Amino acid sequence: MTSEKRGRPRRSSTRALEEAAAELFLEQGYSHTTVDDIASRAGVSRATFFNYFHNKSDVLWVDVDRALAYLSQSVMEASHLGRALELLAHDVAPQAVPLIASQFEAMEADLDLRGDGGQRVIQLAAIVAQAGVSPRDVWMVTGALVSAALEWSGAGVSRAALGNYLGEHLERIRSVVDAGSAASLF
Amino acid sequence: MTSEKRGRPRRSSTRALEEAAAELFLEQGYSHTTVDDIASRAGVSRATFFNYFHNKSDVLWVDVDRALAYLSQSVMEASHLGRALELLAHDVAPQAVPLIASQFEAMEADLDLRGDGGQRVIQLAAIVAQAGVSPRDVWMVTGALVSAALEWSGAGVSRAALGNYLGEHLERIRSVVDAGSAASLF
DNA sequence: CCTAATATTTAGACGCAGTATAATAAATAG
DNA sequence: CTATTTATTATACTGCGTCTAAATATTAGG
Repeated sequence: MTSEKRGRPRRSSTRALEEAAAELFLEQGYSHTTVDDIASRAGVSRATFFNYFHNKSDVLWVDVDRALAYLSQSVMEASHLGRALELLAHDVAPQAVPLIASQFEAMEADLDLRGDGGQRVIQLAAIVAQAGVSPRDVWMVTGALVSAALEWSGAGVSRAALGNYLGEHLERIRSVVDAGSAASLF
Repeated sequence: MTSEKRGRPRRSSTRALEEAAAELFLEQGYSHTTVDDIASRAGVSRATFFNYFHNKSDVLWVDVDRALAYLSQSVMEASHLGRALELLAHDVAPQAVPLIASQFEAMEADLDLRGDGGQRVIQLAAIVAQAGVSPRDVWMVTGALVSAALEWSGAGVSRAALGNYLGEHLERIRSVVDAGSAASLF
């Protein structure tokens, strides 16, 4: 993934594959599109697709996964979830609302994608726990974050910055989390 | 599934398959156990396995899925989430802590099972929404319920009734949910 | 230029999950 | 004994994800 002017140059990119996949999903639906279809449309082989993504569905969650990776890293360094969220909202989020959020019913893939979304929620909960939020508060905080993200991504083009939604939803639970969690959050 | 003394009798049961699967998962790990293995150990064919379960992983979530189905049904009828939860704790929960909760790391399947767990969380959120909890509170309530369930299932043999954990965790967010949600919950 | 090192693509084969279909087996009803 | 009902099973198929080995395209350095 780190090409520093050495070796055979890449013939594609996650972006190109994302776009090819999105086209096909909208044309044919998620479940009727094979990895082969995506690779073909992007002009590479099936094997190459798996050089860029771990599996078929990951192509829909690029932005979410980038955000989660950023957050995880940021929490490790800053050891403060609240601060990490601010950085996330500032650095990563503005760019793109995940494909999965904007188009969705158009892809007729509710069932297939339910598991993938849930996987990310679990991952988020793990990060929250890692950040030092008290075990009893982990899922409440996670819930608040998911709420914020959904409201943000569902708000359409006139949406405010992610940071506003995060702040607002965390503020709502401020009074009910314990001291340790509050210290991690605010 | 409803045999009323007509037709060929069943050669197996979800229970038998559950137990066969659990043995194998503990012996070999989840990912190294095939559906064929499970069916063989239970004394039926692979095809029969799929008469009892939709997929391989469902075998680990029988109790959770039963609870979710019960809750969904109960919410449809009672139209009151708080009441439905009481009924759940009374009627369904005492029986069994899900296999997945008790054994877990022993099955070396964290990654494979993460998605399955998340899927159930999403399903729970859908039920909460269905019950009339305000959109902005859905994920906070869901978080509280997941918290309660995890604390309950993680408490070991000396655990109290599920109802206690549910009550306690819902009580914590009582003051921050809006009036509509409170009406559904308490 | 030539060779080595590096990085990426690709073909091909594989195991397994999950679906579908049709044949077979085991019970009951009349 | 026959018809009906329900479950099991064999079989074949699609497609995902993994793996390996070979081919390709670039840079670095003598």
